[in-house]
Amino acid sequence: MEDLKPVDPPHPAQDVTEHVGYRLKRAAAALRGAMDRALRAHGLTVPQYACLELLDQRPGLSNAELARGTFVTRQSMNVVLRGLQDEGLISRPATTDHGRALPTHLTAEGRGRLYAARSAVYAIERDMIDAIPQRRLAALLADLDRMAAALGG
Amino acid sequence: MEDLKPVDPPHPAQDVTEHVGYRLKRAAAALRGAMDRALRAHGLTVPQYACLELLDQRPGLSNAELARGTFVTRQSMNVVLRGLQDEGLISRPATTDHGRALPTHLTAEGRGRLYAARSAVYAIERDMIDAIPQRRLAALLADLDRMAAALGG
DNA sequence: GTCCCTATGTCAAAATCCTGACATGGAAGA
DNA sequence: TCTTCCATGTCAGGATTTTGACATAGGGAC
Repeated sequence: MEDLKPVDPPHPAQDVTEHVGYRLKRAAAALRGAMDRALRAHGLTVPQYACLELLDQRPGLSNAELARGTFVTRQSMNVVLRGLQDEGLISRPATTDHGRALPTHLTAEGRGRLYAARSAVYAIERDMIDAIPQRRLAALLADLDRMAAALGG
Repeated sequence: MEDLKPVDPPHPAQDVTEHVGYRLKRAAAALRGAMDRALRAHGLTVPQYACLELLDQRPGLSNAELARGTFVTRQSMNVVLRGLQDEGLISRPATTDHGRALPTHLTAEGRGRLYAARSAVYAIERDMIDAIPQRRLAALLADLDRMAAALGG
């Protein structure tokens, strides 16, 4: 009874846990957990850190742009920005002379918090990279991009 | 001021969006979004689908086992199971003669819903796999596992 | 100029998920 | 046997995220 499958799996696999999607989810979950633990010591959540990192390298991004860059909705990013603003880590003008997008910038304190937390996050990335054959890293990054693009990411 | 970096990135990259973690997150977010859209037509959420898929191949799993298998907490899986039970897609005994773990099983209706939704999800997996060179699939899966293991996943 | 379309910011409500906590059942060791 | 420890199911509370909706600002077609 169990070997009767209404549809064939995309590639030979007896178990869901063998599927690409499952592996991808497991790796992402492990990364999220590791970052959660590491960032807690710095008083930051993962979305907050992602937001600060993005703002450090692309100052002046708007709420909607940050949301797209961190793969959350505008509404979610809005509450993240409020939290960061309440802590004095970012600054955002109340109005603008052109358009509706409000450019966001890191404060000196925000930059300091980011740099302190960054070393912990980079250590995690180092662990991930060291876990795989170094010659396959470029191909892995390219494949992840291709899969995301194929799914409309 | 901006080119002073307190710590060196784990691998040469000028932008956060080049990092492994960012790519992994993007791919996972794209997968999650595609599955959300596909499963909505079948009246299922991603955690619900993952739960049904796991139960189809490993009948009798407990709440805690399902939680570990889908990378959520026991509490979250508990509400997922209640929802599935309210819809009549799974069955769970109220008591057990040995231990506290309550073995969960799919109902006939649950199996039907799963099989209907499965084809949509498998089409997404097919798109992902077709997006990358076929000869690299095995290495990709292995690398994802190694990274997850290195992070304690 | 006017209409239409898109993008942005924001509000409100609900759903989802997690942290913290507690009681119970079983296994292992003193 | 008794004690200790771990795993499980569950409750309560809060935090996070999403869905749906609305008003506003700008660009382009006509």
